[in-house]
Amino acid sequence: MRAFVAVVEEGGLSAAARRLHVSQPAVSQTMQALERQLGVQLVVRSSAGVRPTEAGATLLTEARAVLARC
Amino acid sequence: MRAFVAVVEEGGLSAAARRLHVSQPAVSQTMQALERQLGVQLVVRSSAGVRPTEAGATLLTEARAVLARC
DNA sequence: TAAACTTACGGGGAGCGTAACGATA
DNA sequence: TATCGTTACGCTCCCCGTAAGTTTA
Repeated sequence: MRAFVAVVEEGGLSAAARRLHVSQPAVSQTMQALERQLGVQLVVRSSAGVRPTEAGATLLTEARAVLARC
Repeated sequence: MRAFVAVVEEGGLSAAARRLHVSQPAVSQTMQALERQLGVQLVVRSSAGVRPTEAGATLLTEARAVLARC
C-alpha cells in the first residue's frame, strides 16, 4: 500500500523504489500483487513512468487516508 | 499484539485462543515471539493461567492505544 | 546506450495448525 | 484425569534481493 502511494506520487516504480529504499523489482512485484488482489489495474505503465488509472486515483485517496492513521 | 492484549485480558493463553478463534499453541508462539522481539518477559505463566509482569502491564496500556487506532 | 518495467528464482520472517509432551491441581 | 502452557514439525503467504530479459526514447 505504501508502495502504491509512493509509485503514484513519484510517477514511477524506479523513483518509488528509491524513495522506499527497496529494489525496483520489489516495487513492481508489490504493485502486481496489489492489482491481482484487487482485480483492477491501478496504473498504466510506459517507458517514461507510470500514470494512475481511474481506479488507481480513487484508491490513492483512500490509501492516503489509511496510511495517515498508521 | 492483539494476542498479547487478549492473553492479559482473558488471564490465560487458552482463553485468549478461544476469543481469537485460533489454536492455543499459536497464541503461545505469538507471545514468545513478542517477548523475544522486545527482550522482555511480559507475563508470568502458571498452571492456573497467566499474570502480567510490570513490563507487560505497561505494554498493555500502549497496546490498547495502538489497537484502538487500527 | 540508458532508463524504464517485467520475469524468474530463491531466501527469510510471520502466523497458523496438528500432534505430542510436560506440569500442576 | 483435566486443564494449563510448551515444543516440534511443516505449511502458506508476504516481502524482499539478485540476475537476466524486454521495451522505448
